Amino acid sequence: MAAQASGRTGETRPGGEEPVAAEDRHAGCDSWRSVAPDAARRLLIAAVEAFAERGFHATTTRDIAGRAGMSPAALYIHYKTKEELLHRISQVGHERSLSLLRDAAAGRGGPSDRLAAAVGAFGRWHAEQHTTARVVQYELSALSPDHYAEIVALRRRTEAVVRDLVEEGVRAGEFEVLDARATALAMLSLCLDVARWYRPGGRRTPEEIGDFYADLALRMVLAPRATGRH
Amino acid sequence: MAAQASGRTGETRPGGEEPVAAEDRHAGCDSWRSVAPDAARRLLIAAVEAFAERGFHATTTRDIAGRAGMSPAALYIHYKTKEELLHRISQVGHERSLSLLRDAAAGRGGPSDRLAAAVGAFGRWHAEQHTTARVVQYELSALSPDHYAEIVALRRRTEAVVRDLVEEGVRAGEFEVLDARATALAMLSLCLDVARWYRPGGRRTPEEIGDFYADLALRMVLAPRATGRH
DNA sequence: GTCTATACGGAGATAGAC
DNA sequence: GTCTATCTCCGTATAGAC
Repeated sequence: MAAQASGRTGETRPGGEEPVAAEDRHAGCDSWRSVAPDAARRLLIAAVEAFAERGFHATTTRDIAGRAGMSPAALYIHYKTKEELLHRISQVGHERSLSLLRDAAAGRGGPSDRLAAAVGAFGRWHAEQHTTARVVQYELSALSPDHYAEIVALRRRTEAVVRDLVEEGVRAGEFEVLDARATALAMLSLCLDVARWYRPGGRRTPEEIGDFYADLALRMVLAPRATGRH
Repeated sequence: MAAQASGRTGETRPGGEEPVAAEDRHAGCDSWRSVAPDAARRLLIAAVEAFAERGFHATTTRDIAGRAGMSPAALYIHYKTKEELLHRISQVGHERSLSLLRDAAAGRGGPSDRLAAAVGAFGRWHAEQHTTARVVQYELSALSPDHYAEIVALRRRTEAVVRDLVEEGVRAGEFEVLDARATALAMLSLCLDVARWYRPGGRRTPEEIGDFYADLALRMVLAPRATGRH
């Protein structure tokens, strides 16, 4: 299901001096298609990988440039600072995952169907794009105050999508929850955390993870069979 | 639900020369009672706060020493490196949360009761000790390979406790799950993630969060009322 | 055990040639 | 747009006095 076109174009650099391992090195490069010119995109992809592996503060600009096959100085032609790289990554990643979530939430069917679709898609994205997702979810605090505020706004919108779905299901009488906001947050927690533990080649595919989490989300909102607990 | 005794004892330290803000600055200092001498403990507590705020790599030894009211050099009397501080924090934190989880899981009652108690206690700890928990959960990658391996072993034991509980409930016919391991991991994800978003003074107390997550955990394992989804 | 002073290396960012 | 060379600052860790 994972549309994986492109692969690596332009990987015909003279010396084959890839210093970094990685089968999934270029998994999801499509996500960065919009970034131009090519050198800027290569730097961005290199930064995503480095930030995901070591974290923003432990990553050096030399490392990023090296992964992109450029000199340290080349980075500053395309980005004013290291933080600007993080900002771009965070921005694109948040927009992409929000858009995915919205599309699923706006699909066909009742609240259960759409909630399952939304959580499934969101969870799956965090597995498929675990490299990007790790940066997006766990390096926020390295953003400048302005950029941080901008990203937080996107996150609130993400939360609202799920919360609205849960509330809609409650109004429709399909769901029964103790606290819609907290339930929605819990569903997002589940999905986000995939970026922390997921490793390619693990025992489940991204699609299976999404499906499994969709099932868990429904269990969270459908009144349990057993009673006498409240 | 969520049997909770103790609360914080021993919050009566004499001198009050705290340079840093924070209402919750000393929330859970009890956890570090075992660390001696006093200067070493103050440094450790300062490190927990700094690492939680900025992350390990963004924290300077000068900052840690400053928060503890000491000169930069004083740190190296008590710890060989900055990483050793992280290791101690991670070790104590993992041991504490594992112990908590085990106690709850070994309590009275059937699988449902004990699962609810375990998830409740674990979730509550991540809220109450959110500062420590943030370091414990999100700074692992800064550990040395040896220390990392040691901590991973503790984490596996934590996962096993919850997984065993879920499997026990399935065998007893109380639970119905698609995948016990994945379900247990999801419960842990929920609890861990509390450390990421929790802020003191938010709309729910740590105890309420624990109770809410205990309820969600039960929903995850009790077969849903509605059918026709698989 | 704690301080002041400092060695040493490395990181972000720039200058100026090509 | 990219490179080589470099500036400048700052962070970890140590030396040696008290």
